[in-house]
Amino acid sequence: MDSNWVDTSLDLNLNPFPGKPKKTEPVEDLVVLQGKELQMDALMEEFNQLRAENRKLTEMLTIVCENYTSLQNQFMELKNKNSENEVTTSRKRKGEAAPDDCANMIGFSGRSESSSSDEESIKRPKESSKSSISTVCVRTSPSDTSLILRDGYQWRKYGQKVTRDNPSPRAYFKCSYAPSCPVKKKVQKSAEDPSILVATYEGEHNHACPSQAEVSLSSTQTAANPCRSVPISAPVKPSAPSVTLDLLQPSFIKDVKKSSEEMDSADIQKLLVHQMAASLVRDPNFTAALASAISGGVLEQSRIEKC
DNA sequence: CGCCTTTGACCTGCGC
DNA sequence: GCGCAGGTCAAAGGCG
Repeated sequence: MDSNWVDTSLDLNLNPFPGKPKKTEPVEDLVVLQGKELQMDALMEEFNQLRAENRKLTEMLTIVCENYTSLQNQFMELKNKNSENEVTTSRKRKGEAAPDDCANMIGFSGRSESSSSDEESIKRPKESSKSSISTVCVRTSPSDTSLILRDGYQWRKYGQKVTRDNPSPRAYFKCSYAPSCPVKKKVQKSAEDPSILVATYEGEHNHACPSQAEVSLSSTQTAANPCRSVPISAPVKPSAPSVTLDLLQPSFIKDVKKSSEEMDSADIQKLLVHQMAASLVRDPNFTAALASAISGGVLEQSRIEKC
């Protein structure tokens, strides 16, 4: 990612009036000249302040980048460990009760056929032979009965069923963004904690992920907080050059999972802000947009003062 | 009009 | 073969 960084530091040492030659002022205009010198001093002071601000921002960006890199490294280590464990656990599954329950956690098990708390995927050989099955647990309001989980894709509900081991119904969704997309999703509330939605994804999307904005506009689903749900790792990234909060990042999911286990709500909020900032900073489009916005503002201000 | 949700009926796999 | 339970289909109706 390092190669994609846009240098966001602005050269605020620039001369705001570059092509303007200094005229020799007549002696009778001395008062006017002094006034202009005062104006120049004020401008220089303002530029110095902006430069200091810019330096602070650059330092903050550096810290954010370092944090992101370390988080990513931690995730990769964890992922490697998990993949080793899954090889051993998936062999001894048949006939066992589901060992894991998502009731007390938020997280996911990606690309694994040993999905936790999903016994039907174990029962049926047809399903277990599918390319990828992953499970996501999302904390929602217990009063929310919509069973709708916003994860950046468009889904069409094609069925709902009450299962034996869970009083809350299970909803069946198909990806409706692309007609040929084979991905299916099952969403059901946890039997032990109704505030947790358990979503099981089957298959992989064969299309780009529609942007969150598109989804929130086009979907007729309930208007919910876009951060309410935590999606699984998406196989296909959006290709449009828009600035998006990349909440699909593995490190984000990992931290949200961790946060629900050991942090209070204030810490979770801090973490969310941190992760969002890191996602924005990682996006070259955002940094470029930020740089142009700041420089545009400076030029605009100097133009106003010129007039 | 198109897309969505709802919901009862039907299909399919598994255990006995 | 039968019953059960999960999964899917498709008609009906709602909504923008």
